[in-house]
Amino acid sequence: MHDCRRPVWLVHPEWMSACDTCIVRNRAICAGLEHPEITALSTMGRRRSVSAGEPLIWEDDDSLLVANVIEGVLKLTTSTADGREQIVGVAYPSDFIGRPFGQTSAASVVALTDARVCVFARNDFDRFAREHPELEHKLLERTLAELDRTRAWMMLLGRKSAPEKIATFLLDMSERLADNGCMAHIGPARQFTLPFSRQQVADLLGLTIETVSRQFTRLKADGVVALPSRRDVEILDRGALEMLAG
Amino acid sequence: MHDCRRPVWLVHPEWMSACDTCIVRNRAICAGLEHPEITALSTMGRRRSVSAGEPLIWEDDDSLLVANVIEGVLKLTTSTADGREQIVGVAYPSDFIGRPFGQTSAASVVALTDARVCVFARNDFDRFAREHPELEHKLLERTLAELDRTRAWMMLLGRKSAPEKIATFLLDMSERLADNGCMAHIGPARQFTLPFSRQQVADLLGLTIETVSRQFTRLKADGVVALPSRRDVEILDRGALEMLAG
DNA sequence: GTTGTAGATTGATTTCGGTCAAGGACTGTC
DNA sequence: GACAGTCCTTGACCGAAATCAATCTACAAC
Repeated sequence: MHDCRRPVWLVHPEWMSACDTCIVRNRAICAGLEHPEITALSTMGRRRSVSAGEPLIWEDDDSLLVANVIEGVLKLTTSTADGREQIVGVAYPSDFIGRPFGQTSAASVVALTDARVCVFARNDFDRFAREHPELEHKLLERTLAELDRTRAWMMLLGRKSAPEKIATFLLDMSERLADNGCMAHIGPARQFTLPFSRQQVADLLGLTIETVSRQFTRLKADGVVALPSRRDVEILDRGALEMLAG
Repeated sequence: MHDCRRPVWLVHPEWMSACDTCIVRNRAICAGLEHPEITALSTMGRRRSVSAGEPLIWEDDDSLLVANVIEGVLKLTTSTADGREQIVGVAYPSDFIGRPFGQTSAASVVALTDARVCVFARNDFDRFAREHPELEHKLLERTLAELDRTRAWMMLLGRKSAPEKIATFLLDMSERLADNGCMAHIGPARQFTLPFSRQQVADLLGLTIETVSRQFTRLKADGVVALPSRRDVEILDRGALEMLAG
């Protein structure tokens, strides 16, 4: 079931049946595209499943495709020659993936969970976008928002300590993984399931897996969070987390 | 004298006299705007000088203005409550500053050198942009390119060691500060003047001023660079720098 | 049940870069 | 020239996080 809070702006026909009210409403609000145009774009797209751990795009690939996330979570990463990895972005449902108007993609894209995406040939998409200013406008707004998020993350990577990084990460996750019902806007989640392994959290925060583990253990010991299983988090003391986040 | 290699896509009338061939050529290539449209936009803009160290936008300001850099270099920074600072972007001539279509700007903007910018009221700019798809398209391309650069920098902040950070920084500077004649495309600069103090280099790389200083001293001792003055750098062994950059 | 395995935790140790502190080198003013 | 101020460098020391090295846990296959 997709998350209806997110604006649906590039829709695959199959979505139409999923939650009609949602789609129709969001199409009007967010995409600014009339129905025939949506259909035109949708027919160019190919729906694809990506299972957890499977790559969708390789770093330095000729950037031949772009995609829209329908379901699941994917990571964008860059790596050094000697194998160090940094997660530079995370794509959630309705997020856009890939690099239009460019030659190569700077990041690899790998699914963190089983995911479904709607894939477009980059050339087709570029052409379609240039002919539909409303679509480009939406893409611009989203790219600007992503740039803001990325810059906030630079502060975390460059200037925050390990405890601050972990606290910030958990608060961020609790906002982005809030699992609300269709159309409902309620606050950040108190408990959620991480789409990341410990190693991936480390790659996101610029830490090692051991440091991540130790910080989690510490938060648990201090009663700030509960960790019912490897991937599950329950926030017990949000105030404490906010203090720690710096 | 502005740097004519960069595409000039938002031009103030005064530029017209600076390097007519350049402007005309770049206008045609890059902006996709016809002359009357450029004039319309230009009349909305107000030219402003910002001296080194002077702020242009404050973090968390209501984002009331956007701007185009005419001359000089500016830094975009975010800060924590306790005063730690991270430079999250650097704006060079022809770069765009500010956050269209958003409520607040996430970063402060401060001039690193004496600078001249062309300032637009955000509302005016937003309206104008929405009416000129070609302008939005250019803005989208630039924002995507900036996002790529920012993500590459995340790898540096999260995963590189101090020597790697410094080497990467110097190579990056040598590319961006290449001072070529009008229209000429020659390679990266062998010597250049940094627009940053040591503290600012530290804020850019997520290091302390002492570590930056020590790494510079080391590169000098190893004969990789010469440092004729505080702000001047001459690259003696580019290969060594590239090895060190990781 | 046993075994195997990938992921996570924990502990011991090291190291890189931060912190603290002192001194040096430009720059400008008088 | 003396001085003041700012920025930079250098040294001594410390500490947070990385590294190295065992386990431990959850879970799947048999």
